Amino acid sequence: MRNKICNDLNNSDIGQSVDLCGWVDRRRDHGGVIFLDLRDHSGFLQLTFNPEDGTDLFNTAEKLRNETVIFVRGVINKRPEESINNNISTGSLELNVKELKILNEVKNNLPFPVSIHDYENTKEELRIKYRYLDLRRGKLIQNLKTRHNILKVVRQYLDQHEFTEVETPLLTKSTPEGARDFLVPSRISKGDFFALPQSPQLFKQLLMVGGLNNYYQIAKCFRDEDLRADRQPEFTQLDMEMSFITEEEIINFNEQLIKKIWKEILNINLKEDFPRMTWQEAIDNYGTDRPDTRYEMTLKDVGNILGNIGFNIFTKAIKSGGSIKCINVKGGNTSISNVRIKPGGDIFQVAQDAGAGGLAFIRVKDNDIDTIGAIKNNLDESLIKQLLQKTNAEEGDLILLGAGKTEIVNQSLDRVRQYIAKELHLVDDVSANKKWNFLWITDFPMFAKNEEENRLEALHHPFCAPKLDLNKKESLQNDLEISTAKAYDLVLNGLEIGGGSIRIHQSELQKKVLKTVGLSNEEIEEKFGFLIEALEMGAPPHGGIAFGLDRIVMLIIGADSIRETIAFPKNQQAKCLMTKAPSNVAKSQLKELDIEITIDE
RNA sequence: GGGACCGUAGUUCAACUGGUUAGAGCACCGCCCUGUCACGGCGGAAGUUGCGGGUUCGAAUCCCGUCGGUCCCGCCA
Repeated sequence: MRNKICNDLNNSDIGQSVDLCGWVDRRRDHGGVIFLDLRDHSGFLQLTFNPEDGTDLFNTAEKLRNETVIFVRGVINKRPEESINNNISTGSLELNVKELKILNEVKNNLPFPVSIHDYENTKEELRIKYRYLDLRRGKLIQNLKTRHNILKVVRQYLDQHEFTEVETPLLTKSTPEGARDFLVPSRISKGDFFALPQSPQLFKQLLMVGGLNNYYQIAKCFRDEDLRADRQPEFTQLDMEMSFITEEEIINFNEQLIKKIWKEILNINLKEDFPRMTWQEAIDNYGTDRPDTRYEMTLKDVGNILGNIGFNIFTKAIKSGGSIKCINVKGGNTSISNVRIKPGGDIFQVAQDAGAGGLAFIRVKDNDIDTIGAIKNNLDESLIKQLLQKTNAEEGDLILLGAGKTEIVNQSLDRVRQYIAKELHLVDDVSANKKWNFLWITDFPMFAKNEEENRLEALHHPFCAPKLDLNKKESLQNDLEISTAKAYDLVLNGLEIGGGSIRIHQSELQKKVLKTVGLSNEEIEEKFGFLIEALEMGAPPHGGIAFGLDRIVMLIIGADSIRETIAFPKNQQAKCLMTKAPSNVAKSQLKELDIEITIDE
């Protein structure tokens, strides 16, 4: 249909007749001559229409509107020196159109302007509903191409290392534990349901049992949970599994992969080894298992300094087994007012929303401190000195303290820390010197207590191997419950972008772990019998990792939401605004499945 | 399930502590314009202020409800 695309044109085409196709981006009708920017997937070219080239041609050109789809044939001219447009790559050329065909008309008043020149902040609701128009604006196409390029690097790298890409089922078995499943009814087995996979976890393990050795998949995963800017109901994991492999080997291998991606896509050389931090260190120093290490303000435990000063809230916190911790806001004395940290203030509110009862503060001034009387009256010079030393606080700093149950103190100070970092612009995401703070978190606990249900839950998932000496069988059960796992997460700038573990490859241990999270023998048999059985038939030691591809793309392109990385995303209500899915189905369809809707209309 | 913010022309926004006929840019329609490139000039059409109710002499504005959207908490092994 065409023999050129806009961006391919250069001075060697001057005088040549070319055929082009595309959309009308903008038009400038001077009455006697019409200028029109043609846009195709590659770029722009100015078209000129002259009355001398024919009345029909000119009349048709006058009718063209933005986004009309056209074919043009004409001669490439060099533009007059004074009318060269340096903003586009073909700015020194133009096409003198001799033949024009309208390939498709366009209706009046599109939902929003498409031309990037008219770009305005368009409501995301409209952008998603008319995704094809938003795509045509180009930015999203660029994002999809970046995504494609990342996958290209991944596929090439993994292929070189003899990984095999394998597709695992999308219609699979519902699992207890973990996220809610999306269910798919079976017509042939009436009353039974498939579940869409939350991840290919068990299948990839079984591929290892099958001797595949190195597996990967660009895997669609489904979780029926509430959405966030970085969470969609269907998302993509870069999923990997390896046999006869250690934690150390997996971490090193994947660090190389990540470095390769950053090098190929962003031309950034990440030379240093990614830092590592145990889960406990992360919790102690940052209050979270995905610390943002781009700024300091770490949490300090000051329980032994302030626990006995007679301030009731502090005393109670320590006596009931809790903590007193704090962060030091450098220069906070001037940058943060008392209004913000006292009840009703925004920072106070952040702490309270995270469950904290309150937020105490100490301002450091002239080697003295400024705080509420109940604290100050009970602090002697030695304690103040210890406190300043512990927090590295100096004149002009602001120390914010939380006291109470350790988990609550950690969570609230973590949120306050992040909030203040944002408010004080401690990270600059638009800077050319953007920081890429990768961090491995290791030694996760195997289990965490579910307070509401008073039972243990797997912190990662119940297939992670514990760091235990399995020869000491007598204390296995007790040791197991307090054991750490051979599990690791990769964190980037405070976001979890991947995680994995060495898996359990012995059936007995797997059964013990499933029992520990509260499953009965019958449930284990029914839900995971196939896995246990496979582990009895010569399962090799194995482990792997999965990365959140959408998040990685989001971070690389500098977007605020993974929706910017997905061609047709769903909104926060997990609905597709374009197709209006999910939607009703015909009664006959339900009847065939023996399913009845009982909701009152 | 909960909290916060938002909803005005096709679109992006405006409209003061409630005040008289809800404005502007772009897009659209008509006329003019031969070197523009965010072309320009003149004119025009375009609104159930998401929807329903309430307060008031008077509501885009205040209150209640509802629908839709975004962000967050819970949730997401």
